[in-house]
Amino acid sequence: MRDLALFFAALSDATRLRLLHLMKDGEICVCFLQGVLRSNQPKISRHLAYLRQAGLVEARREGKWIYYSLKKLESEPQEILMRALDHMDKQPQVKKDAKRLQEICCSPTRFGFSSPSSNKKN
Amino acid sequence: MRDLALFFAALSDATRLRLLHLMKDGEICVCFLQGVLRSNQPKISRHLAYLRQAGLVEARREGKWIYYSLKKLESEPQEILMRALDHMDKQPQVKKDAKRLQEICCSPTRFGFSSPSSNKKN
DNA sequence: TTTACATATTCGCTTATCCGTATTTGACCG
DNA sequence: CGGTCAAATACGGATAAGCGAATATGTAAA
Repeated sequence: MRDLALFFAALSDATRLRLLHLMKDGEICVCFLQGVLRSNQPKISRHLAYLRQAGLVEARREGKWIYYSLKKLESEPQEILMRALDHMDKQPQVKKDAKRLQEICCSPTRFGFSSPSSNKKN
Repeated sequence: MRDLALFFAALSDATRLRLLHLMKDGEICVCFLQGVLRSNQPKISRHLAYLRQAGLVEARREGKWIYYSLKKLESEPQEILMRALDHMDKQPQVKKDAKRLQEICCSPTRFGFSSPSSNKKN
């Protein structure tokens, strides 16, 4: 029960929801998350740490960059998270985020790039 | 987005989750909620007020008693809530709550009683 | 080995959350 | 009316969440 409450607590912040949504289609590096959310670096980092400790995401280092991705959860929390992320697709802020991500471009698994900074604006 | 975050915030507390679960099968009066949760009255009342303001439940007065019930939500939040409540069925605390509720007995819509106190132990 | 860059962590602050105790409101009953 | 019961609210305190600014860590490249 406490577990479930903590799970929902992790989802109870707009910044964290946006971060999770940005990981929906695969891993993504922190600098892109920063680029999309346009807020200061420690803030993003702290929220990522929160999500990591809550067990919702995992991090992988590759050189200087660190990639975050959604972690596989138990079936119910997983379903809930996916529904929430799908639901978010409708929201204007999330659409803007997606657009902005495309402008900035993204992760190695998606595009075969290993350096984010080598790839501003395609 | 903020909306969704607030929705999850409402679900991020064990007491509130237990209260919601107790409303799963229909409306239930506050005094039973107190009886089941075995915690002080203002605490329950405050969490119910929280849930009401968050739009998750509604209250109906009948004489001295007040009955709370789940409110119909938009489809996604509704689905998420139902999944969460179903998931809770597995948890020991929730099983205890259900058992305790049966001992104490319940709401007028379920049993045709209008007075909770007239009906301790069937 | 110095420098630069990506990310994390610390610090001090403000604000929100949750709690228990005490008090209040509102409805009924004598 | 006065009393009583159900429920809500006010109050004060403790704890936690979230923030921006500053600093630390860790990796790579010069």
